[in-house]
Amino acid sequence: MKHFVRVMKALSDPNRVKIIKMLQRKVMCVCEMQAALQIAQPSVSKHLKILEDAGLVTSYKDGMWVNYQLADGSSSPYASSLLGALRHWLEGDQEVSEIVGQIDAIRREDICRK
Amino acid sequence: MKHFVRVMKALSDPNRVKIIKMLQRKVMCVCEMQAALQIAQPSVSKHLKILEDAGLVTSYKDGMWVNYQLADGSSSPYASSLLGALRHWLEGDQEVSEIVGQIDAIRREDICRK
DNA sequence: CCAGTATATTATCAAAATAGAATATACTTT
DNA sequence: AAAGTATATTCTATTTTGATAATATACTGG
Repeated sequence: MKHFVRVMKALSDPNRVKIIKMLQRKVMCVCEMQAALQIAQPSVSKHLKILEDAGLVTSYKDGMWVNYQLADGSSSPYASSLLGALRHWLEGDQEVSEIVGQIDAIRREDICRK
Repeated sequence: MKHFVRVMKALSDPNRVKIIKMLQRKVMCVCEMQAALQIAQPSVSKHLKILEDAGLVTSYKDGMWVNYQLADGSSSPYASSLLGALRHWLEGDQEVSEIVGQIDAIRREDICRK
């Protein structure tokens, strides 16, 4: 039960849902997500921790950056099932489309390390 | 997005999840759920309102009582899909089993109107 | 109509969540 | 080694949530 609630809570915030929808498109580092979401960097990190604790995303370091990607679902049936559903859910959503539509134009080389 | 988040939030509380799992077994009135959950009556009503607003349950009056049941899902694809998944999810859960196991012994005639 | 009961609503409070500023950490590059 | 940068953590303020007590509402039965 505790685990189930943790997954549901993780998906109960608009910014975290947007992160999931962005990661469906491409692997992203923290600063790229920050640029897309337009919120403070610590807020992004915190949201990512919540998503990671719920088994929805995983991360790996790449030099200076930390890349985040969708989890494969092996750690949680709830996470797995919802990630699957979210592949089509919210595809037509206004807010999601706006954010996801601009991530192709966001490249870490332009945003960070200036 | 707003609607999706509303459904996730509704399922982010242990007591509300327990209500859903109980309603999978039988239609129940507020005082029966209160007896099972052991929380104050206004709390039960509030949880039910949240579940109803999310399209997860519906209610109808039966004399003095208000009966609650699972929604058919026609109002929300998210609610529908999650109600379907919750039919098998948490079936082996400790907390859920304890609560659901005792609802057969709870009858409104014994609890209310003494 | 009146008394009693099931449910909903309001008011209030404690606990949890979210956001940002400040700071710490880890890694890269010169 | 030093400087710079990406990310994480801590601290603090604000908002939201969940719980109860008190109250209101709606229905039932005499």
